Amino acid sequence: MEKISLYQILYQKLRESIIKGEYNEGDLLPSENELCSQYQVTRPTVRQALSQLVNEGYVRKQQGKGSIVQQLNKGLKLLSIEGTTAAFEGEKFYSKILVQPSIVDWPQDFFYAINTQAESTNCIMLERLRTIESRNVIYEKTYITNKQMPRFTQKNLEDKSLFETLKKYYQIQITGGEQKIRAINADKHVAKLLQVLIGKSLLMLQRKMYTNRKDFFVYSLVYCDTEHYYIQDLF
Amino acid sequence: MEKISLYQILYQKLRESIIKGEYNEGDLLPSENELCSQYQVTRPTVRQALSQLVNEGYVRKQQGKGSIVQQLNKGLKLLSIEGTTAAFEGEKFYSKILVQPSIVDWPQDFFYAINTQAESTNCIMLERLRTIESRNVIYEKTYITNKQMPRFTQKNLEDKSLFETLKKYYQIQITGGEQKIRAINADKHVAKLLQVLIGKSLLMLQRKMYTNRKDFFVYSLVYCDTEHYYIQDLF
DNA sequence: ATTTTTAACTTGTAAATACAAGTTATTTTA
DNA sequence: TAAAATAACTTGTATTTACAAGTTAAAAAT
Repeated sequence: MEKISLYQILYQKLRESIIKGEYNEGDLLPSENELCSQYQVTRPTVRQALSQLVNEGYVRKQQGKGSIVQQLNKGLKLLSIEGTTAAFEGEKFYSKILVQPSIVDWPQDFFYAINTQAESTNCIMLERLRTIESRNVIYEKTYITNKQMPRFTQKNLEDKSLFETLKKYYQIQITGGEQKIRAINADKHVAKLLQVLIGKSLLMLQRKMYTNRKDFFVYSLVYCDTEHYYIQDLF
Repeated sequence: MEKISLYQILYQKLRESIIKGEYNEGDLLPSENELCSQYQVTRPTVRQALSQLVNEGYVRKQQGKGSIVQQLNKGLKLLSIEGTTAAFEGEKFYSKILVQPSIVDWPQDFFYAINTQAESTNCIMLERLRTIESRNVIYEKTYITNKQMPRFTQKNLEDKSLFETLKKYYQIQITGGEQKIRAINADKHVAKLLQVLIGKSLLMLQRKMYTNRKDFFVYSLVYCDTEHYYIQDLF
């Protein structure tokens, strides 16, 4: 079992409390001193946990007053270290596998530069469609470095988090990442999948996720129809 | 003169070093112990400064190895606490005032809910166009709470940062914020300003910036042509 | 010359302590 | 009763100390 630090335990508990709705927007979390008592830790440890909640936009702090819970889940949280499955927390959504994971060559003119010697000469590719309330909202193509990934192509990812699967079966953890964000006009293919008119404006994210494995990345190309679900960013 | 803490001084110096190009991508910053010696501060103070650089994507850390400089300025940094002027750092850009700051009523159906009693019954509005290398890239409409803002409408903001002006003359500091991100098809008005075809896909950001003043916000509606300059996000 | 072991670095986690500065509640004064 | 002053809370900043865990360099062994 992977070792988890005290501040990470506290961070997760507080985050879950917020996500579950135990606080309303504007409410104060317990004070730093109260959290020290409740969890038998010291103030720097509490502050480390709170700092992460602040960085992720769950909370903001006001000197002399407290840690104020910010609004949640009014938009999709795609702009974070979490995968698209986590971005839908609190929403009724479905994830459909359009193309099962299969081994392919890296596409030509890939949206990130690939070091095929260090990474792999080919990759595992899969395509998914995310649906909220009968609306196809996100179309996502994922490319994974094909290194030490036995039997991955047999994994069933329907309605499951790719990141959690990588972690559970392969001990691969996402540690950070980068993305390029653009607006594009839907071509025939993407328009059909997202059930919008050709030329409709879509958000396109080109994501590169770093992992705890050396030279091992997860790349995603995400098309998002933002008509009914905008992307939310807190900072 | 406003008091600035030790970790903030260190953070700014390191950040400037990175932005100026004193490091290449992949380079290591001086170690935490080295920074302690150089700046005569203790390790928690150094770590606080580094933590902010990590949060903003300038640096990532690897246990046992060091603080690794990440790539910079390959995209516009609009997804952060900084204003759009800061997003252009390292680029040759111009900021043109299309509509001088003037006092107007809050628009109907404003993209954020306004509490006119707590905020103000009207606001200061201005419109700017940002240009990189002869390309109109960003069109921005800004709405500022009209409270204790004497002579703001006479300020010259051409090629200047709004946030820095607010800070210098009104002691107003941006402390955080939120934004909704959508892709929209350009209408006639915006298409003309950004010099693109009607229907072209644009990024639209609806931003609400929090400040150190109670019930005082800065709202922006940002249209961005991402054809040549994508938005970059590190996380 | 190569491999293994050890040393010396690095960041990560955590506690203890102290004071500054902001907000709110309570007490005192007019 | 209202205003001012004070107390008690809050977060912000900073130091000191210690050990865990990862990476790299140097030394020792083969």
